[in-house]
Amino acid sequence: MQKEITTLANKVCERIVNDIITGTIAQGQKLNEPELARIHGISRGPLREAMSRLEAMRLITRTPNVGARVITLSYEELLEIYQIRETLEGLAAKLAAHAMSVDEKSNLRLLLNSHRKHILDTQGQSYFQQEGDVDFHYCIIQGSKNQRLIDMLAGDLYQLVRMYRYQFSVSSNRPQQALKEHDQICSAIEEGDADLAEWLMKRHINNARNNIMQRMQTQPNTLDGETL
Amino acid sequence: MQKEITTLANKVCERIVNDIITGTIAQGQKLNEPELARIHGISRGPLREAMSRLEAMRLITRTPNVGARVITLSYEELLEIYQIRETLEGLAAKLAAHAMSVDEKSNLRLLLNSHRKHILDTQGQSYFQQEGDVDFHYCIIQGSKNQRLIDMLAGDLYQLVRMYRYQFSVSSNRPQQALKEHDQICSAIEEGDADLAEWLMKRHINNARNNIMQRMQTQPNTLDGETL
DNA sequence: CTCTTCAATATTGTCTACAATATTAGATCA
DNA sequence: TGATCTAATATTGTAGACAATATTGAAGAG
Repeated sequence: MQKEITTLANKVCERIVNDIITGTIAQGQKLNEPELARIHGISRGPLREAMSRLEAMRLITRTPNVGARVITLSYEELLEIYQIRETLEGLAAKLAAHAMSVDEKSNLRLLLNSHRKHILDTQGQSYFQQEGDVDFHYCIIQGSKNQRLIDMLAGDLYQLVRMYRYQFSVSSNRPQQALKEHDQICSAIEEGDADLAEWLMKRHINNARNNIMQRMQTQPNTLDGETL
Repeated sequence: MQKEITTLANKVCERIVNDIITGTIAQGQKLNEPELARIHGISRGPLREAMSRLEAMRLITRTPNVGARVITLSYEELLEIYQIRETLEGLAAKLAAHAMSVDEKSNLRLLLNSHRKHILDTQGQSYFQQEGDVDFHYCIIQGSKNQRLIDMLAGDLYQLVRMYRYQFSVSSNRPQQALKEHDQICSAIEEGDADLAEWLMKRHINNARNNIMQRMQTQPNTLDGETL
């Protein structure tokens, strides 16, 4: 077992990413470099490198000589993200139908079965369903074997999706339906029906988007955030 | 006219990006921090920030305590990129059909007409056609009005596309055909036919990919690059 | 009382120096 | 001769100090 070799900037970056996603650092908040450096016990050099990555992930925005602020989530941007997810994950599903190995496909099925059991046991308890959803999609993304696609989806975009889930409480209120859709996608992938897998995945994410849009209209308060 | 406010890291980053794309800094080459800093007349601090961005753009890869190397382009990765471009630019075209203003649409048409003239004048001289191609696609991407999509395509992916074009000489040898396809896409956007625009754009990029694949098989030497 | 100006403060950008790690070259031994 | 270990060198990672810019707040003019 080799020791995880990494750098201070890396570790602190991960910690800050987590703080932003979970809301420990609030939306729109100004990031003070000396303060952050002190909190994490490092100097400003590595901290600034970490911030460069946060900027690349679009979790913060930087203005020269002014500073960095955490992004502010908006309804519009959430829709933008879902539009992109729809096409990219559709592609991922299509590729996965051909690229996934037999083992990977059976693992996907096992994952799905464990989700089903969880939902039955917990009567659709939302938190696990959410993480399970992430797992399922993550699995297919990996299965696409397109490294750049994997990086795009799993690297940056999913951090944003997680952030929205944490802070907008966009928990799925349709676990059974989502599970059924996952089931269909899984079957299409198992059968190697790439086009069907793509179509089902696109519809699945589109359904999720519609679900969110509907909830947003009935409970728009969850979208307020801090207006600076 | 306000003066462009920027930082050393920014400027140097742009210069290095250009050097990598044009091949001034070769593929797979090790980037020596003190040397690079000296060349650009800055210290290692800002340089490392610039390198963080290069890493985020995936133009270089970094290993902790070892250093950074310029990426090595490969046939497989080019295909990966074109797969992603196909879906994402298809989406961009679809969105643009609805989101572009009347002015933007007429600008797109003007751009196309100037390209046509250029091709006729120069008998399909390749360099301008390439840049023109970039302009056309760039215009539609902007027209999608999906900021995240714009950043993904125009920000990182197109740098890679440019890099391949510079270093693999994947100049289009079918300017007339490409122009015709652009024409069709433009018409669909003008008419607000989103689905057709998407379909045409996907086919257009797919054609380009097939063209590249074919050339690669007949002239595989252009793909050698340096093998370390 | 409000707006402007300007100095004091705070924050970001940059540089230099030092510490930790990796690479290289040479010496030793089989 | 070839391999392996070790010391010398080079390179990356980190820290702290300084410079440049922005922000803040108080003083003064209208």
